[in-house]
Amino acid sequence: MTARHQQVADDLRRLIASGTLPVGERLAPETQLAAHYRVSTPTLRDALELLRAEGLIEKFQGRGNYVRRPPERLTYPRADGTEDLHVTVSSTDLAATEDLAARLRTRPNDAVTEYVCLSHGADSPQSLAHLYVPHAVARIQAPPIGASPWGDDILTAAGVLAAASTDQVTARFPTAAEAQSLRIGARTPVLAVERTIAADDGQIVAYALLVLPGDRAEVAVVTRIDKKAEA
Amino acid sequence: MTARHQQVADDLRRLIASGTLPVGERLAPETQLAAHYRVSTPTLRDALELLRAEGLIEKFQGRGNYVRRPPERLTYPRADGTEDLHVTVSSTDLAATEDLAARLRTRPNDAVTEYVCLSHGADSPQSLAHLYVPHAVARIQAPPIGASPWGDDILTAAGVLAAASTDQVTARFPTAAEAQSLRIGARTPVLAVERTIAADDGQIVAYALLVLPGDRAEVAVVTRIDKKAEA
DNA sequence: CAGTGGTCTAGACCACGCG
DNA sequence: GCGTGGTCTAGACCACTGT
Repeated sequence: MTARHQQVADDLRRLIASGTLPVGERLAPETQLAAHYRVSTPTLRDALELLRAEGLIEKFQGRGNYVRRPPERLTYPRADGTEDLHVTVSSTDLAATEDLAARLRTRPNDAVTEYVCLSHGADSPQSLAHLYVPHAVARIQAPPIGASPWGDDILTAAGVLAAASTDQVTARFPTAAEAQSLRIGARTPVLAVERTIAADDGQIVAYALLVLPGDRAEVAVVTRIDKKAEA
Repeated sequence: MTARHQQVADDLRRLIASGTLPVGERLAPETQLAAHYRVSTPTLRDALELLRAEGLIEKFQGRGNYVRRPPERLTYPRADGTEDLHVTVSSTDLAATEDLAARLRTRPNDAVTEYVCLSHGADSPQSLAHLYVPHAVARIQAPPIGASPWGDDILTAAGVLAAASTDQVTARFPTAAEAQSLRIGARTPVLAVERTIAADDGQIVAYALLVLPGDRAEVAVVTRIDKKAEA
């Protein structure tokens, strides 16, 4: 009663775990795999889709499926310096959409700078961050290089005083643009982190949308519990 | 160049947003929808899959697809009392597997109590939590009722002193068992939170695995930033 | 029972990557 | 050019739901 594509995925997973299919190895073409498992191509693709979401394989259009190296999981926040990430930052000025204005607590059409940070790990993109700062708060055009994947240092460079940030984390599918930037499939779940950054007085100074591929990133949160007796 | 199933999803999304398809309304059968949009049934299912991952529709085997009420997003942590959740807790004793023992920093086969907390919202399951407490730390058989969806109060009831917890949040697909418990599709992304709970002395006192449906839950994290100048 | 979604088949055509 | 994955078609069969 287990679904057909699950059985196929289980078998391939076993082959990868046992080392029969070593890291970096190219899998047989999908048509051959389908023939081998006696399933149709859509069914085989469903199986590969699962493995991809687990970060076990990687697909390349026109080249084939490859066994991924055990994913170097990126953790957010706290890169801790151990990370070897190459971060590309670009900035644009734009007028706030209704949606964006609501999040920044400004008015639509107010001028805002958008920073797009794309971080690359050893061989694949690791995170995509969109940071929005109203001109009324700060305005720097040339973003620093060698920066944090989350755009933190952009704020520091701009002299923005951040006192608290609120993160809302959800799981969803990437948009077409996100999938392309991160080089993931449209069906690989992503962690979406919506971060609102406030100043001391509660004023919202920036809004950020971070998208992390579910197969190679995780969010780490440490909470210290104060002794408090609650009923 | 937009994919066919994307176009269909866009149109349906528009119909829902505009109120043409009101909340609670049943959609036309998939075969009819497929005929209407001139697509095959698998393609139409891909479209519905997207809407389901967004929490816009709900599927029921043998009944049809229904427009969901604007999802009452569950936030973790901090239920804040506003939530009206019905929580079912069950407990079992078991011997730690190798994997579980590693997380609890105990040895395999050590006795552990497993608590399974399933919380229900207005009309659908909202969260699934597995909490593991070694017998060496505490042992209560009858869990309290009307409890927190995360099992927090089980720890309090057991007299466990928790000082800090570390959460690792990832996005992935549910296992078959998780999908069934939460009444979601196998292709609806979930937030998986792995929580390690430590005592004052750093000893690990419990391990929890929380699974939240991506279409109706989110993780909220508030960080206060201390003034610290880092290069 | 009839109607519905869940899953699968066995192809087809296109776009991309590489030689 | 050729081989690859990306997407889609037009069905089929089964399991589940409600009457």
